[in-house]
Amino acid sequence: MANNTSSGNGLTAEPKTLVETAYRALRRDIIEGHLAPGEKLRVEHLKDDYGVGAGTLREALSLLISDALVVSQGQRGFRVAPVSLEDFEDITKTRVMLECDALRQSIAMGDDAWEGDLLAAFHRLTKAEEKRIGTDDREEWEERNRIFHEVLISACPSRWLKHFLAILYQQAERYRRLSLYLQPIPRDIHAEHEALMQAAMARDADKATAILGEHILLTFRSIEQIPKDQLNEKLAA
Amino acid sequence: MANNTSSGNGLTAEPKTLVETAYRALRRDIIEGHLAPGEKLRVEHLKDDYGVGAGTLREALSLLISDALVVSQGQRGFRVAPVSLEDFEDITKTRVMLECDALRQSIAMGDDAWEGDLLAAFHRLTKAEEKRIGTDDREEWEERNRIFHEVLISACPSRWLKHFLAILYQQAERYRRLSLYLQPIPRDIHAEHEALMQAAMARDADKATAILGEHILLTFRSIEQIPKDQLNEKLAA
DNA sequence: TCAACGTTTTTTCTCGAGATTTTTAAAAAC
DNA sequence: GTTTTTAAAAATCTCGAGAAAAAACGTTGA
Repeated sequence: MANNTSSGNGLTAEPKTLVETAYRALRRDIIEGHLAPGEKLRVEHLKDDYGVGAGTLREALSLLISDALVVSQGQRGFRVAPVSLEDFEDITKTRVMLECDALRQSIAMGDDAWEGDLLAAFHRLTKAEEKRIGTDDREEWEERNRIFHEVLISACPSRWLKHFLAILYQQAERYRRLSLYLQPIPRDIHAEHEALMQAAMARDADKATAILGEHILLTFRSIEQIPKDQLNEKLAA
Repeated sequence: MANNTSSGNGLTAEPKTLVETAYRALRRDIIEGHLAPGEKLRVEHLKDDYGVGAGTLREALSLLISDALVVSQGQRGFRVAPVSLEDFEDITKTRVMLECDALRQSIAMGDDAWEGDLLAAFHRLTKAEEKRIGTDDREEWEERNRIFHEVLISACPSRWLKHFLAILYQQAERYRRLSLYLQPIPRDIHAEHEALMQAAMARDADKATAILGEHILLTFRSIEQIPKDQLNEKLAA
């Protein structure tokens, strides 16, 4: 919302500056866990990895603070934002509340174009799901899943709600990477999405929000049941 | 939440770096309107005003993007975030929803220490209100009002809710500066705060949230009724 | 009068080097 | 053996100057 830097709209334009490029590369590496939670981000070291100057890298890191993916402290540099089960629970609950509210408004205000977008986003997501079977091409699925959720609430008029939800979605993505590999709770995500889409198209706000809330909560329940030691291992990876 | 840079806790520590100093000075100037909404923030010009290097100022501006007080665009520099009545309405409605929810949780979970903090915060606010009569020392009152609202929801366990509310409060402050000078709707803010505090102490969540919601909404109604031309003049000041 | 074009000016973006501070490690003292 | 002191190493923070892009301006041509 505040800048074109942060992910918000579905159409991500080309990066025009080195700051922007470094910002995206860093964001990706943090979300994917290549840069571990809590890890120190030494500018002098990282500037070589990302092929930019020190000042440029510092600026990219400052931008990542907006997304709460990086934390900084006085005279002690930057760190990857830490993760914890408590944090993910907070993210999940907050997201359920905000996203259900946004969906309710979106269903109330969405027009024909919105229905069309929703149908299209669901279709693209379905295709990606079919392709994904057997492969580990999470990239495309993850992108289309994001857009599906984005389109669902796109008719909600509150820019602030959507801004906060974009941040929470991104945060949740860090944790979600785990549950897809270690999936203790069997679930048919495609069926969940389909039911959600149909309830939204039918303008059944109560049903749609119920499904959405459960949908988001299930991912947390999934991670919650992973044994503590195994989880910490993964989180620190 | 993401860094000690953004205003979140009541205790604001001393700035340890020039970036931090510039960040605070800029934030203050934007909220107080010395830097007008939509105004272009030319680094080469501003670095002299704030007595820092170009890179340092750029970093401070990047930090302000977290607060949505500054927006940036590709190869076209920084701008003060624009303001509008629609934006303030969005801020208000979102804030009512989040802050009432947080208050409900806070009332449910607050212990004796919380009650004590609340009483103390209310007392300090009252003192500042008495002092403020006749003078235009908004600074102290504004600070204590912020802390009062912060303490109200401090027992809410959700860090994310509190993080978002801190941002929204700061955003609202930009607009609130207007309503206290041009106050078309007569209101006894002290009485509102007192009723709110008592309902919270009495653990009457329904009553407290009703008062809080009305309290926040009234500021918007107040600004809403200012004639359009007069408002735009003020907003652009 | 207006639009298109090329030049000048301004501004943004980027890097490398130097000053402070923190961290690390070893030596000294209790 | 533990703590304190001291010195070296590393990292952060900061600035000024140079390359690239955007904006401003005047000129030319219909």
